[in-house]
Amino acid sequence: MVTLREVAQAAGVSPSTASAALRGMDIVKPQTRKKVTQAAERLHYRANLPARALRSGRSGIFTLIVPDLENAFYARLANSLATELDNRDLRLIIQVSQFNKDKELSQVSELTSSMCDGLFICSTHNSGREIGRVSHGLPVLLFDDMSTQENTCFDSIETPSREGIGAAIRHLYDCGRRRIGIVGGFPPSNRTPPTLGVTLRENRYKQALATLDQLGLDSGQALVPSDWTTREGRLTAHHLVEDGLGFDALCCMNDSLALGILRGLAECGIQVPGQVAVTGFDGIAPGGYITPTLTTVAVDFTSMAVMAVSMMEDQLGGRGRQSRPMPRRIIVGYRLLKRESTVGRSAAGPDII
Amino acid sequence: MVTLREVAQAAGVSPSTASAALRGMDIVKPQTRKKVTQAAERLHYRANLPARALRSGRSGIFTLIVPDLENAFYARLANSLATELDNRDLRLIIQVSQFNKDKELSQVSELTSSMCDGLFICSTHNSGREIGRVSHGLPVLLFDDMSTQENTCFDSIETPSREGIGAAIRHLYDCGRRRIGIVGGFPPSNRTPPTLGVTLRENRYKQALATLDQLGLDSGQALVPSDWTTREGRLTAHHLVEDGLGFDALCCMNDSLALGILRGLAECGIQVPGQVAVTGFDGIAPGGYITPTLTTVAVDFTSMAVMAVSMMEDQLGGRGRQSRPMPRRIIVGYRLLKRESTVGRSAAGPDII
DNA sequence: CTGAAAGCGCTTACAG
DNA sequence: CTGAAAGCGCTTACAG
Repeated sequence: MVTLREVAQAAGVSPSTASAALRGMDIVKPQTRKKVTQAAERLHYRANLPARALRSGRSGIFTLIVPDLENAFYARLANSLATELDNRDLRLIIQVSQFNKDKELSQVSELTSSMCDGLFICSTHNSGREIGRVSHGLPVLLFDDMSTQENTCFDSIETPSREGIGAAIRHLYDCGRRRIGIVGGFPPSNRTPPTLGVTLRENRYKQALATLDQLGLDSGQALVPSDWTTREGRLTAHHLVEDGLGFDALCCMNDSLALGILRGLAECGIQVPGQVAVTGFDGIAPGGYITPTLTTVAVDFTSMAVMAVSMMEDQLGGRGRQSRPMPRRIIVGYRLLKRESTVGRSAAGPDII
Repeated sequence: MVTLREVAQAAGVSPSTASAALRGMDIVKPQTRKKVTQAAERLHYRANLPARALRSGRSGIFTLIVPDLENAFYARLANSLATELDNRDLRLIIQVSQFNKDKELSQVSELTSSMCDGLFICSTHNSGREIGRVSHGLPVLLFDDMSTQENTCFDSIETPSREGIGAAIRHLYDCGRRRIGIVGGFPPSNRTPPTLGVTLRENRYKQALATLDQLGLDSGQALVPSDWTTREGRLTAHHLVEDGLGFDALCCMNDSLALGILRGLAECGIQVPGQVAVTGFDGIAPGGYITPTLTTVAVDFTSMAVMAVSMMEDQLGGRGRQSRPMPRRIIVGYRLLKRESTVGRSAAGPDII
């Protein structure tokens, strides 16, 4: 293994200078830097990261905690985040919390700040406050913070729940639908314990009801309880059909759920969008190739990742300066993808992932 | 931050002893160990990982390189691997190579052995040999090694291409199909550069042809070139239909491709399995909830991850002992999931992820 | 079984 | 702008 000392020797400078040169500090004379970088290249020098991390307190490694990588939403987010960090020469450790509240907390509390410079987390059951209790001052960025919005204590990036759900429902209205069910609203079904905490579910649901009200539609009978999973969505569809399916549209609170609804409706022989139109939320890949393709609120994952990394770097830069700046909440953009599950085959153009 | 020195002081022992006690070395007297662990707990001690890694040469962090986490196959594998490592208190950095040969190599060569104890890689374009040239002695485990099988130079874990494809085709035969197309066989289509290297595609294709021959079916006209992606699968289906669809079954070389085939056939109004039966390979989640559900060779991802970690630990343990043990190749198990795309609604029971 | 000493490879003040 | 010295927090021989 080649060490910095050897590079310095080969370049005829001290280790301190070599170190500064390789890190691109601008106090180093251009000519000196060149000597050093050439020596480093010639010797195939690679910095020893643990040594650097020990001395500097920065490892260049971040952690993302997600409940399940097999879930396309989290996989897409992880993909974008890993790629964005990679662009900046940073690395991402991914941990899977399996929708388990205690596991989330223990994973957070076992992150030593020395190995990991910051935490990105999609918490399913813990508020920012609860996470803050075990994060020991580590920089944290939340995706869809489960706190009530008034007292969030970390920076967060949120999916456009309000705008997106509103757009989906107005689209259903424009398609002529008047009996719109809100699938996966709050409170949850009592079939299984919900995989997600209250806040996000409540947020989207409230907005859905408000939009129905604005449009002069009945919101009193709109709630269709369901957990936000494909498995539950399928069961929910069966229950709906058994109960007579009093809806001509189903606005699902996320895509996983919507995919299960579509499957369940197909099993029951219900035509989509003929008898019922269906919308989702997230914009995960399968919605683009199942039949019928799924109309959905597609979240801008790329800018989600870009903003996340940039907010994290702000936290790192400003650490210890003042007391603590106000936590920021940023809402990402979206596009309403109008596909077959609302407008049918003829109107929806070819559209695939 | 609490250091080992403080724990040692609180427990009334030396740092060396405290270190040994906390790492569970059995040379430490039980009574001493107890004093130390209690002190560590009381002070909320967390070992500084970079310091440990610097001294010991082990970080407890591994890296997985996959081409795309949004692809359900790689997401599923990453999920299993991260979870299995987590069980052993190890961590996983995930890097995304975007199906790019050069990016794969540069990511490998930039792994400093000091920060990462070993590499798991799903290489799409590089053989084990090519990876070996830039891995600088780092332990490596390949998933579906792209080398020709004779001269692999790392341990590898392989999907059950031969057995699985054989089972899928025999199943199609049992369903009465006699004109079976092999979709995604080698050589590739010339529409786009293939996302995957030759070896895996060739492996599965050869086995498909061999099975057709065994069954006395025509293998000469069986090849349907297509890249192994959903997008390409859809286009391939359109081409097939335009050309008159001379098949009553399509055996797809992986699920992503099969999902695209199903979508394309649906767009063309072709009944599955009525006019054509379709099979996939991998067992990713969407195949369980699309309509029709996809008959597929479901790989045992969990044991894939368990074996991967255990083989990696063998490499770590045996490093530097003898010259180099023979690289091992292990083939994981599978189950043939018989679903609607071959047996239709009536025969396939309810089956969802 | 335990402790004192050395040192892993860097970066960080600080002196010049 | 550069270099000599110190030290980040551990673990590893080694002596007892």
